[in-house]
Amino acid sequence: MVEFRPSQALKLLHDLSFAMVRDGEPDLSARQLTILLTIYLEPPPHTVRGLAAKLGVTKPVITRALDTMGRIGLLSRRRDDADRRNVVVQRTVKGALFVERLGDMLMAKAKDLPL
Amino acid sequence: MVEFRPSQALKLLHDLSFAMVRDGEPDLSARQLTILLTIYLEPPPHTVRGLAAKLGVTKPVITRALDTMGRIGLLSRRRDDADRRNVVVQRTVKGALFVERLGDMLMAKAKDLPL
DNA sequence: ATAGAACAATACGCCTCCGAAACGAATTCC
DNA sequence: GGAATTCGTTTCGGAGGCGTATTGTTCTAT
Repeated sequence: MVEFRPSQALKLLHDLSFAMVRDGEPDLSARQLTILLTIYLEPPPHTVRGLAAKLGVTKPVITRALDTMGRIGLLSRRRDDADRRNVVVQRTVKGALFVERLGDMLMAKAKDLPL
Repeated sequence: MVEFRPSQALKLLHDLSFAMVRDGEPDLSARQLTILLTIYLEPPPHTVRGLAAKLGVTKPVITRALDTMGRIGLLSRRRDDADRRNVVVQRTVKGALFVERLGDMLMAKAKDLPL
């Protein structure tokens, strides 16, 4: 349970996104970030179709986001051997580090918030 | 002062971005979101040059972001009468509501976090 | 075996975005 | 008043994203 005022919450969000921009982190869109966090926070397996259904977007949106984030190493893809129509999204070390850094930055910013 | 564990912070971030995607909010990039929050959280005036310097990006990045977010009504621009080379970014009702909704969503998600 | 369904990827035309460079307008400096 | 500076925008070629529709592959049902 976390106590928050809206202005504090917004400042936290601003500080985080600001730090991401200043530090030259990849300029992810809300969709891309959501996909990334879903993959790293929710239990696998994650498929293109499953992600599309969960986020309420079309499958090409997922495919393209996986293309882009895969290109910069934040995740990878593997064909599902049980059903070779499926593609399973896999976590990578780089992606895990990126998400972890995000969490640490959030923590650090939250600690600086005035009560 | 806010108590946080990294996993909680990440879940909060995920829940927020997830809600934005599901609700069909504009798919803002980290840069765009940072610009928007800077305009609405920090005291005016905000100029193209000032925002570019603060975020560490080039001026065309700011111009384009203002183009896009202005097109959907989240902000507007006005020529500075004192020095007509400058452009002053202005808040809009729609933008203020959008940012306010963001804060409310963050609050609501934070309340649901397990201790 | 073959028709149908399900899956991810691709093609299409259009729009946004990128960094670097050039631009026009406004101001400041001598 | 003329040159230099400052400001925001625009241009350029190239890259990525969009939604819709289609493709190729794989599985399922008959």
